[in-house]
Amino acid sequence: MKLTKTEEELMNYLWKLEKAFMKDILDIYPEPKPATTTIATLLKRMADKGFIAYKLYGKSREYYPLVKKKDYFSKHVNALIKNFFNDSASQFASFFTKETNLSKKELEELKALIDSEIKKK
Amino acid sequence: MKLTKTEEELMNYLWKLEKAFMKDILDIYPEPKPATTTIATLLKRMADKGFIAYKLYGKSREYYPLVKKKDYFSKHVNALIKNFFNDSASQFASFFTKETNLSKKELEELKALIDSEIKKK
DNA sequence: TACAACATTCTACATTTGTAGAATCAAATA
DNA sequence: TATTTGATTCTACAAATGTAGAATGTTGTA
Repeated sequence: MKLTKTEEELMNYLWKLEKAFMKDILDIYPEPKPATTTIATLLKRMADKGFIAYKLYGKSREYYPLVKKKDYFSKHVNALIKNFFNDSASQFASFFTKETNLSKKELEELKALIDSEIKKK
Repeated sequence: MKLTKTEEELMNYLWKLEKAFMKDILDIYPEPKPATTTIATLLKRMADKGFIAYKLYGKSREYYPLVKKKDYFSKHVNALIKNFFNDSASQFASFFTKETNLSKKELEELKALIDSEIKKK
């Protein structure tokens, strides 16, 4: 299952906050903030989909993510790759390197990173 | 503007075919093929959004993409990066290298590629 | 304790998306 | 030319999405 755009946005805040009460969520939203009920609806839908849960402290809820950003995201990217690059990650990687505008420094860093990944294999 | 999932799928076929009559599109869809009218609806919506157009040959239309896959895709990835990696492409790159399972060979290739990109800078 | 501030649930509704039937029009063919 | 085949438009509709008011319950506070 997947989150919708707005749900994703909210999810991102939860990942950032790690755990949050309604108040914290409202705080972190930029102006113009959505109505509390809107957020509540989203939270409920996300809970139904199994992406978040909450702990009860007395009567107030502290919401938290059930999926790790990494995991959610890699599934995401994989779908993207499958969709656009005939399931070839390397094709995607090459595209990515050419098309995103990484600075020389960033490219050097990436190269070093890849090197260390290669050594692990 | 953005394409929806099904529109994206169709768009991919158009990119692959470069140009196509309704028949070609129907042919390339795997079983179970959608109804012709379904495809027609999608084509119209995509044309409205400005992603495709068509040439008339007598009375029949040959559809073709107005946006390049590269362009569409890089906008896409950039949105993704903005969304999940606080707008840092390098953060994304590092994530990507670690999380997608490229083989040693693919990593080597990628490294070479990056090297050539570095030289261009 | 009475009121104000908050949070949650219910209900609602406009838009967008996925899907396709019916009607129509054009083209190929018997 | 009459019929079959194919494409396009119109219309429709269910499900998903974005958004939030009204009602209700809870809690902190004057």
